[in-house]
Amino acid sequence: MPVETKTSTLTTTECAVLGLLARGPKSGYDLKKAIDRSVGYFWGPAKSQIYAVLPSLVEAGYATSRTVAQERRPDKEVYRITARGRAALRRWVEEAPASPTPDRNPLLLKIFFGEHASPEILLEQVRARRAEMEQLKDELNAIEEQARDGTHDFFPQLTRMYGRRYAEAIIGWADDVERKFEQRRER
Amino acid sequence: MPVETKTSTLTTTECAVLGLLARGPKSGYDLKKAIDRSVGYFWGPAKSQIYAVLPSLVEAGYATSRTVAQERRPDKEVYRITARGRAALRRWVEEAPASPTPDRNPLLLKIFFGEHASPEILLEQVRARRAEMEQLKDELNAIEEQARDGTHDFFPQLTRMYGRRYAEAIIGWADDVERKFEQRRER
DNA sequence: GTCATCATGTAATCTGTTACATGATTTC
DNA sequence: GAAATCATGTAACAGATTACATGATGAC
Repeated sequence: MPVETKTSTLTTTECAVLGLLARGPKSGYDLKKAIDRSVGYFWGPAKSQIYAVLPSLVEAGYATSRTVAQERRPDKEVYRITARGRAALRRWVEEAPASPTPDRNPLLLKIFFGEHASPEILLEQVRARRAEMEQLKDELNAIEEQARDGTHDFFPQLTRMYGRRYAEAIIGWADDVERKFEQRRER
Repeated sequence: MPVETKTSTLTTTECAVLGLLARGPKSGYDLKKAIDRSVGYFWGPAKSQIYAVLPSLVEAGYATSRTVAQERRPDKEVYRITARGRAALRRWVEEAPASPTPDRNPLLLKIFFGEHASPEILLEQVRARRAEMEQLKDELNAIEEQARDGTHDFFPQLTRMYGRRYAEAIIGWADDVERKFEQRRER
């Protein structure tokens, strides 16, 4: 009887986890931390989702788990990627095309329906987003400093470049909005 | 016994629908079309989700529905926003803050784990995204032309400005990536 | 002694998607 | 005669979130 293998449609969260496991074995807790410091900027699943996904990776044969007893902490499950897991990761990364840009932006929805709100409150929201983007730039620059070792940083660096471009676009737009509101007030 | 009113936490899809109903009564089908031509660029629910949300708006007292018999088509339900619906819409638009920027971008995840793929395939994906952004710019420019009437276009225009800034950021980044890969090939 | 952090996970729920189901009308 | 579009909705299910639950250790 043939072994039933999970059809190789991995969810994006599974791939994020698999990608991080490819750098070394980790527990759910480790993964959460690793995600928050890396791919969390563009893929940030909830902790519970990470824990939910791990057993299904094992079931699919993409990872193995091993219970590690700890002295002063609860036991932990440490997950390790398998050769089949690496193959699946590669398939996913190469598979075209990455679903088009996420079309979910509540702030734009609020702007679109801005006639129902007071201009001041809307501007506050735009300014808040602008401030977030300034902060993002600072964070990315800080990471850039740390990553000066260079090696193994080529691809992550490309994502930081994206972040900077993105942040600057929003900042530029926020300034546009500010100007447009001023022009409008003058009339 | 007090009337149980749905607690006023509207989902984003409900607000999108409410916002469009604020411009006039519509059926589910009308809404789908209206969304695709407007807010669909940053909030694009599935048709079934629109149909699912409408009865719950009625239940919450934010809209009323009326069955309209049609001669050569199935009867349709036409929804109309209520005063309470307008108030709820306003509350939502003004309520701070719009949840931070959507942190879900599968393309960046693929780039981040790019070492597991061939450079050519990755570049193809980046170029595909670039092409999408060029197309987005064209679409936005076309809409801009049509919207020359001016009136009632202030807020939608701000969202198109966002779209243009965004598209240009991605295009600039795609060119960065192209350059970085070339540099890397040379070494 | 209190609070943050380490460390693990489960339960309940929600939001939304894809696939299903139906049928008339207009255009080529 | 076929295909696209008008027009309505339902069913099944998946993916993810928030809240729940527990307990030790180290810092202040």
